[in-house]
Amino acid sequence: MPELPEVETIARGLKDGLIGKTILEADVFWARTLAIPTVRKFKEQIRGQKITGVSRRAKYLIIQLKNYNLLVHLRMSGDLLLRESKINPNKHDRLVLRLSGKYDLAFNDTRKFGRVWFTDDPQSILKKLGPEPLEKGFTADWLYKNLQSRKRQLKPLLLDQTFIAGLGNIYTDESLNIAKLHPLAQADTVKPTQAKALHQAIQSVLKEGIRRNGASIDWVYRGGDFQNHFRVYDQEGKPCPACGTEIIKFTVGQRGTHICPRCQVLERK
DNA sequence: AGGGAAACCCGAACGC
DNA sequence: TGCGTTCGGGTTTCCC
Repeated sequence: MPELPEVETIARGLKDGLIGKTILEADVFWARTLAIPTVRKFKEQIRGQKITGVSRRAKYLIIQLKNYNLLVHLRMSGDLLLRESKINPNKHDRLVLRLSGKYDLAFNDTRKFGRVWFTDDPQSILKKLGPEPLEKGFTADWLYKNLQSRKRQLKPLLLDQTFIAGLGNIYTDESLNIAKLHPLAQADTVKPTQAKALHQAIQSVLKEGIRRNGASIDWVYRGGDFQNHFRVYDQEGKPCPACGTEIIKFTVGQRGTHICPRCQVLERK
């Protein structure tokens, strides 16, 4: 794993470093990072904008400007770095915002999967998202009712950000294992007690992920520790922590899927 | 509406 | 050693 460079990550105070600063200039090194019509217009419009707030919705980071919003999705390998101003970009820098003061905000993204939206109407992008799994609206009762109305396979549904916003592949596999549910179970066959277990599992897995600063898989997401505590994800052939049965891996909706075949049984109707 | 597949990416890991 | 292939993550788009 690479050593932590001279950066501030989100968790280490990006917010404090951004609010109140003015964007002097935007350097675009990979235009497809930006979900905007033209780079020229973007640079023109963002110049002189003051950063008024930093927040989050689902997997989007929201950098509020005076008249616009920047929505940042890091996807797989993206990173936001606040670092001392310098002339030359780092390897894999896709967008660098030159700020007032002595820092730049760099969007660095090895795999070019991440995206940045620049818009005066963030709701046009955010309104379709499902509830935050750690907030009030997401209850066991809500989950049961909404599973009841769907016929989809459980795992693809949980990964659907318009259903619940925030679960990715790792967290979904871990949650289903804790709740002892099969990823291919049809959503409307989940019973109230199972929905309650799933609700509990989702919240505990996400909280643990946050507590451990996320998972560092491959060489990305530096600093996380959750990868050392997976129950099933990437544990093919290893014993299930609950019953010792070997974890198996297969594909669901084009995604690598890991289960304990003993704890997570697909009930056929 | 649901499901499958392809596309977007590239560094690491693997096979030969 | 080198070279080719496969993999995987999140999301959108397209097609059945």
